Amino acid sequence: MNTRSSRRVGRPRAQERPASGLEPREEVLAAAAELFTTHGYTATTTRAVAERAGLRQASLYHYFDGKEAILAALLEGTVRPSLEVAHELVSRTQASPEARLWALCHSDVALLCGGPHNLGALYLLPEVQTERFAVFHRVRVELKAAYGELLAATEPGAALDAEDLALRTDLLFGLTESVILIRRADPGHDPQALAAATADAALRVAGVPQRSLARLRREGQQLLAAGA
Amino acid sequence: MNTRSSRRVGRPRAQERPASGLEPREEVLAAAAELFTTHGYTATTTRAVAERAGLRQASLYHYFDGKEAILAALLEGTVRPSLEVAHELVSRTQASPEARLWALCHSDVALLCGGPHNLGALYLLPEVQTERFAVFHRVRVELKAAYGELLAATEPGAALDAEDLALRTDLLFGLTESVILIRRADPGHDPQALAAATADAALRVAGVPQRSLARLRREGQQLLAAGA
DNA sequence: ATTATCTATAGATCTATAGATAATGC
DNA sequence: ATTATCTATAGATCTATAGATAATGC
Repeated sequence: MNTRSSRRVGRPRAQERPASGLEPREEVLAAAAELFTTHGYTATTTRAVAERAGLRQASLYHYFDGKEAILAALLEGTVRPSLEVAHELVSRTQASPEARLWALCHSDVALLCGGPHNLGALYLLPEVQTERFAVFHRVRVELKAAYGELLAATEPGAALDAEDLALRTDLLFGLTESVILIRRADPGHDPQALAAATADAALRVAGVPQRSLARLRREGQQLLAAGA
Repeated sequence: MNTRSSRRVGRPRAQERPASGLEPREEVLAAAAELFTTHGYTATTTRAVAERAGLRQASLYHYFDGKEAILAALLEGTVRPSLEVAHELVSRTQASPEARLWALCHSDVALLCGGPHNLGALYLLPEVQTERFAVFHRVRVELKAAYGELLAATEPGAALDAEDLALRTDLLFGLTESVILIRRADPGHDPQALAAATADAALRVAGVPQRSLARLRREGQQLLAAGA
């Protein structure tokens, strides 16, 4: 019992460990999340990450192969949950595609704006464009494909040709991701309110008529409540 | 006559000057634009910028006070033209606010996607968050305010309370800026087509009914054609 | 004399590695 | 013996400055 206090293997730390209660690896990720999202990847030194996590720069290498591995771990962790929700919603074909699209958008925005740091801002980092993070990009493309699939199944979406559909999907996905910029410019937003407003806007972009919005929003909320 | 060839003051360059025909200062900005937008600010070295501009690293300091000054010059140059168009459109009160909003969005997207580099991607750089670039941020806030003003004057916008209006403005502005992400992920888009599609989507987000869209788009296009 | 450039470099980092150390586990 | 940490540092940059240089201008 008492896994917390003092029964720790290894040389003691030079500084006391932070009071967050996180495991060291998680503590490093949290520190990196904050610094990478606010100052950027290259501009954040491994020393700064280590300091904030309560250990020495060299000790990071006990938990990660290098600086890139820290960023890779953060990226993976952010986009995976979104994709799982997306797959879930795509498969629930008994509900209307419009309501599922509302729910998907709401869920993504809530994930992007819910956490303590603006983790979505990691997507914006130019360094992430590199081949090194191809896995992350593939997952992201899959997520966008889910938006496209739901949109194509909506009534207005079914009327579009392939090109217009792709363009509309880009705009829909872009709208969702723009909450990253909104949150960055103004961190005060209530995540739930922003998520609902963005999901409404997404249906408008999709071409859903005004008069159906309130009903679809209710359906979408039920889907989210029902989803595991 | 013949301002081009050989009549140049100063020590000759080690490398030949690039064939772009740009003045050295502009050449440096173009090089920095490309590198900052693709690799990021901190990850781009002054040496890389200089090399691409055809001169030595130290020679940059003849044209700019430092690396930050290069980024500042790029930022100013990007957002100014947008703001001028915005002021123009806000003042043209004989046209409908809906059509003016369409035109503003179209113009911004065209500016963001028209140039040779994805200059909007500079807005995404975390380093730009710094106080150092406060001037840029103020201009950007003004631009967003123009969106808000036009939205408030639309028929659906007039029905919103202040809070909803602010939220809707954020989403509208976010939608417009999301073309930066769209262009980055897929540089192939035709700027004009993307601009029109985004402006349409903006009116949808604003709450304009489907049946008015085609007419407003025509009005908006006329505004753009008429604008100096 | 003025200008645009160059070469050289000081000083400040920054990442990753080598190897020591101080705990606990057995 | 194993583990988590530490200290120290090699090697590689990177920015900005000092000061020289090779043109043109007058």
